Amino acid sequence: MNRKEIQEERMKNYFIDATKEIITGEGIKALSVRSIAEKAGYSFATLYNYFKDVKDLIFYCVQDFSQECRKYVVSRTENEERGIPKIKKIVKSYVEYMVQYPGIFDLFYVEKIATDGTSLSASDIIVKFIDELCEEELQYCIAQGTFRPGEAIEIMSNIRNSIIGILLLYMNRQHPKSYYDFVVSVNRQLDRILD
Amino acid sequence: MNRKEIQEERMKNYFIDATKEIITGEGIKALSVRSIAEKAGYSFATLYNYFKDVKDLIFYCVQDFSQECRKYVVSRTENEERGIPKIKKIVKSYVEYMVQYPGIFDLFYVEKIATDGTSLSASDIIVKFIDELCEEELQYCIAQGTFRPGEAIEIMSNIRNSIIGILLLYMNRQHPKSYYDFVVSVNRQLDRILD
DNA sequence: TTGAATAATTAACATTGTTCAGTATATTTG
DNA sequence: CAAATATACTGAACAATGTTAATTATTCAA
Repeated sequence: MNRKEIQEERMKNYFIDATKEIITGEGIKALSVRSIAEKAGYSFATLYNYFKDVKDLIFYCVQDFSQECRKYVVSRTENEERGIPKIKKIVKSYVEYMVQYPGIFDLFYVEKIATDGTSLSASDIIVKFIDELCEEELQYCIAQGTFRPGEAIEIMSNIRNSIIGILLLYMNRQHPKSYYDFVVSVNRQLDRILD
Repeated sequence: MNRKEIQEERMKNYFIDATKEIITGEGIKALSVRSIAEKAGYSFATLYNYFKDVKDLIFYCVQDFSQECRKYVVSRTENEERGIPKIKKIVKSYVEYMVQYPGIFDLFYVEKIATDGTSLSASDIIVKFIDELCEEELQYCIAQGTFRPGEAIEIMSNIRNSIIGILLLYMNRQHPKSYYDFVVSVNRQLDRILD
């Protein structure tokens, strides 16, 4: 029973790790049941013994990726001056991470996901992700009197929506054309919203 | 020569119209080379005599849809009080249209498009679309002294990014859960940005 | 009417996700 | 330890996708 669970967990992780490798490496367009299985060292049919379908598998990766992204953001921001500067830095780090791994951005926001039980929680994780990254610092701002509580919610909504929108246009529609212009644009938006 | 062009144009339109019908009707997931051809009354292979590939065909629809959306927005806003109220109403009408036809939203922002010559102009049309809808009214605001010119650009960027972001989360991630909450959220964002 | 050009279609291919029947492996039981 | 059973794994097969090539049907000029 316990042994079985350990083994099953291990097997799942083989497939999950393979999927993550492909997403971060070749990108989501290179992802297929067969490419995953090959990288994991099993037949594509074996995959279906551990996952309901490929979407089920893929959204195990969402949790892993959000953890990794969180770590990245924390490591990049822990020494930042608290308050608004830190919120800005958190968002910028988050954007950096997403630009670095477009496959993860696709997975989080672009890819269609089934609306059954499991994937609904995946949606929840995704939707609240940026908010959670900023949560602590936003509370700090409220405590400092920088924002009123109600105001903070609206500000966070504005940041979340704007950043997802600007990322979508950059990743999917090549706008702005250059990464430099994109970064400038992100900075301006953050300044406008937060200052 | 001239006759040929007319006929070719007609044939293209049969396929374009079929594609548009499917997108607005059954949605983008029902779209396939075969379903388009069937609705157009031809073989799927015939399609390739008139379009380079299916993406080429699909992005003929982008222009048509943006025109239709523009008409919708204009008809819904022509009697609105000028200035900020009209900008708000334009954006809300635009959002209404996109929610009504999720396939068009997908086409505009979500679907990956090839980055060759033709589709680059499609990207341009898409990216500037909301901005163009508001352009006239934004100029009016500047003329009235409501905004400074530089400020207007930033405001428009914020509106564009936020609206695309909030639409993406609603359409692809069911957030907020209900349409009512979604509308409330849109209104709040617009109030925050414009007031 | 016949010959050449053009248009349209059928057949086929390579991928995709998924299922199922069967085989190999592991575990339990006598 | 050997046999029976349960589990894990696999390849073949299916349906649907976009795309191409070869073939058939049609049109139009000489």
